[in-house]
Amino acid sequence: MQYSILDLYKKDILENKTMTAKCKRILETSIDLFSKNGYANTSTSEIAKIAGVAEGTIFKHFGTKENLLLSSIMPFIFDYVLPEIRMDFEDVEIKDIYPDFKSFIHELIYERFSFMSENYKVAHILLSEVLYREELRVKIVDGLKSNIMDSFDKVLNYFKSQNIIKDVPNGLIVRTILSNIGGYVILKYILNPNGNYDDDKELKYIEKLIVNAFSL
Amino acid sequence: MQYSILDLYKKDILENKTMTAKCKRILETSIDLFSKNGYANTSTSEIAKIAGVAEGTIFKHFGTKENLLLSSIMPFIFDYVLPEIRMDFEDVEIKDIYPDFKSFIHELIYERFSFMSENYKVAHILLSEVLYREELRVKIVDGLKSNIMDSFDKVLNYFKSQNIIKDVPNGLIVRTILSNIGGYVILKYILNPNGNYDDDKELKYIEKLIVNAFSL
Amino acid sequence: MQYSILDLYKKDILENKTMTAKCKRILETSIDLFSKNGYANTSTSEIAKIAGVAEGTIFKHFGTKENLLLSSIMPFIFDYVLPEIRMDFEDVEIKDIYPDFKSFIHELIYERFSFMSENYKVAHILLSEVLYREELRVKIVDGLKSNIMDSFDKVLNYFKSQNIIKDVPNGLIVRTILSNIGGYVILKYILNPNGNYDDDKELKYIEKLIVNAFSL
Amino acid sequence: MQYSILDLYKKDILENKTMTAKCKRILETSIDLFSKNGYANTSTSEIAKIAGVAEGTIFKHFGTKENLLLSSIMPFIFDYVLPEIRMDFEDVEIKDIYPDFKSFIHELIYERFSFMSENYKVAHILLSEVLYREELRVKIVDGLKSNIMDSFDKVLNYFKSQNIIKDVPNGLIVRTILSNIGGYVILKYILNPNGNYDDDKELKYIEKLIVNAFSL
DNA sequence: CATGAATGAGACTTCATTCAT
DNA sequence: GATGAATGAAGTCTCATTCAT
Repeated sequence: MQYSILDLYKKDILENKTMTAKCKRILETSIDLFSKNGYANTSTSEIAKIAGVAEGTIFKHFGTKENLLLSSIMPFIFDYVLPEIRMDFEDVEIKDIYPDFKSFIHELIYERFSFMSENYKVAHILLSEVLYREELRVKIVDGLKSNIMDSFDKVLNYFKSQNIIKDVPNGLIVRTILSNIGGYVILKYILNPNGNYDDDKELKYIEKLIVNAFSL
Repeated sequence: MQYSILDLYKKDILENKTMTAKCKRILETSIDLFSKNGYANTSTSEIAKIAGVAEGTIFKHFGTKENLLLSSIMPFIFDYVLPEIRMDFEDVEIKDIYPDFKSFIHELIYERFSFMSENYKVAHILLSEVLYREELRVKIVDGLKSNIMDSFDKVLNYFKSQNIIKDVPNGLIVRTILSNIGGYVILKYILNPNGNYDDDKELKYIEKLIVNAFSL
Repeated sequence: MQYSILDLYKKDILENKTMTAKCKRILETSIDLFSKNGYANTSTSEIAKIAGVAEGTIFKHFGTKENLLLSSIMPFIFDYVLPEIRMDFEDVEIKDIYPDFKSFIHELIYERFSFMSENYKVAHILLSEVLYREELRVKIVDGLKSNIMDSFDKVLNYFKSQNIIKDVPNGLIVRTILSNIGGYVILKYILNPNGNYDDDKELKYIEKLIVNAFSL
Repeated sequence: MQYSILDLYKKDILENKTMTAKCKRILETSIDLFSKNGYANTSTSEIAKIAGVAEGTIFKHFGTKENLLLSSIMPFIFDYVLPEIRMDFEDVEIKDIYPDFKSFIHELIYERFSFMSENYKVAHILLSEVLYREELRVKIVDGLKSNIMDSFDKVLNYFKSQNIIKDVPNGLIVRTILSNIGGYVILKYILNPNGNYDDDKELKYIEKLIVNAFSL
């Protein structure tokens, strides 16, 4: 049986209960190769050979190479870009969870970064593909806007209302956070993967930068 | 006659004096299509058709598709990544040119951004290709390190010696600058090209962020 | 699955048990066309059309056109030029097998000629390609030297020791044999393929020539 | 002006009086490259580059690549294969010129061999092309038959009538001569060009072989 | 005469995809 | 479910040839 993208996603999330070993190997190999050489420079025959399956098996499971790509990055997108974030904060709750702006930024940065670190291969693929795939781009950008910005807005507006942070556009704050984490991740995992990095120190720099920049 | 990469670069810089009209059209079309659809998704026959030349003409001039890519991005690399930056500052000169840290950051940000804006198509291609091309990556990273960091070090160390900025690694400062400009450029030109942007306002935010972050 | 050259050779020898029908047709067609028009003047699309397969099939099996050529001629080379000749003659055995020089030459000429006759197409290809392919030439010449000359030397030296044949260089004897057989084969199969030939009569001439020339 | 094949031939023969320097360089380069790499593997652009002329110049002079090939080998064919041999021997004259069979064979072998040696490059090309070019083959074979065999017949029949040589087909005699010279030339110039050869010794072997074989 | 930019047909090759087993 | 032989469209690249200068 062929998996739909959503099936794939769900199956992955649900501990791959129904995914056969071969199917998993295909997916893992795809992520490896797409991440190392790029989607367009990876042939399905290469994936098959390295995954140790017949070429036909890939298509039995994923239908097309395109769908194999989506199956590789969808779980990441669902988890990272479009997570189901609780959006019904009350101000009082925000205060409990994030006693100050710094604690909010701290959690945000570490959470985002650790997710990226665990999935840097898929992130690599996604970055590459988003550059030329309108559909993907729109999906991501819209997802970010609706899913993430909404809950961000809640929190940031709360801090603004408490005169804790400056009255700058929320988008700018988010962009600044993502730019600096992204910059570090790209440097560490792509541009100079052989360097020595002290994540904690680097993230603290970023944290301080953000807090400094927007705190009142 | 076939152009070497360096010829190409020089010719491009020297206002394409010796480049035939067809050759120029090929290069322009390549940049357009590579930037729009990606190198791997652009066929030489498509380039030929749109440029209004025979496919053979492309190969007469550029030899291989690979070389066409390099010819498209080399001028950008030479100008942006590996410019000949004056490196023989005396402290007194730095003081004259950049009376304070802010003026240094200001010039830097505006200069880098305007260059990016003028060459966002090539930058798009370069970003995409650098993700999977070791050679290109190494060339860029090494170039940045040797050509740019050296002169940056001079200026930043001067500011540090004057107790004008904090004693943080110069690499961090540079990364912060590039991450934030890059984040904005990617948002504006790739992720959300239909949005309205007030460059001046955005760059001022970035400038303030940097100055705030590292000034003592 | 793609065959290595040695696989090809073995498979061919072992009655092509594992070679698919299409694969065999490709090989046969290649030999026909290479032999008729030359390697360089035969396109893979022509081979595909005549063999009744898709062009891709050729490359699935043989990888490159070059390898298709090698696969066409390798079995011949292994059998004709580099056969495993028993080399552990004792003088007494030689006497048994070849009671006189004539019987040796007789067997040699008929055996070589019949092999050539059965494989004149491949021989045609080989002759043509050896003219411009250093690697092939070296392989053949070295193979002839080491595999064939060694066992020839044994026998010829024996005849010399018995004062049966003249004391001329063995290389000269071998060259004379090959030149005269080759001359006849080229005349019959290439230069004047429409003539009427009485192989037996012609070979007897050659046999007598050789025996006459070198017998004491 | 474009040369016809015959013009070319004549011009060459007539000491290239009207052939421009460029034209000569083209022809020399062609022979070099055709002989080294084969006609099909030599591009006109390569010839042009090495000869130091523009590609167009080749076609101005020779029209097509095919004609360039013919212009390269035609003089050789005219001189070697189709020479104007005097055919009006009287028996008494033969006796004067060739007092015995050996002197006839001697002159023949040395004359043919020296011609081959001087023109081994063209001979290489001719051998290669004759393998797949019907027209060329027919021209050569017919030429040999009519021009050469006729005069050979005269001489050989004379020797037969005098009971000097055996009554074997003249074709066999000629083939034997050519095979053995050809075998040596191919060995020396193509198969093992790095070997040391004593032409005189080798030719004497061949001479003795022929004389022995056919003398009564 | 000579040039060399330009051509376009056709070469070799790759690869996602299908399907009989 | 798994296989892998087979496909054919499309890709990159070569090259003999033309023609305006």
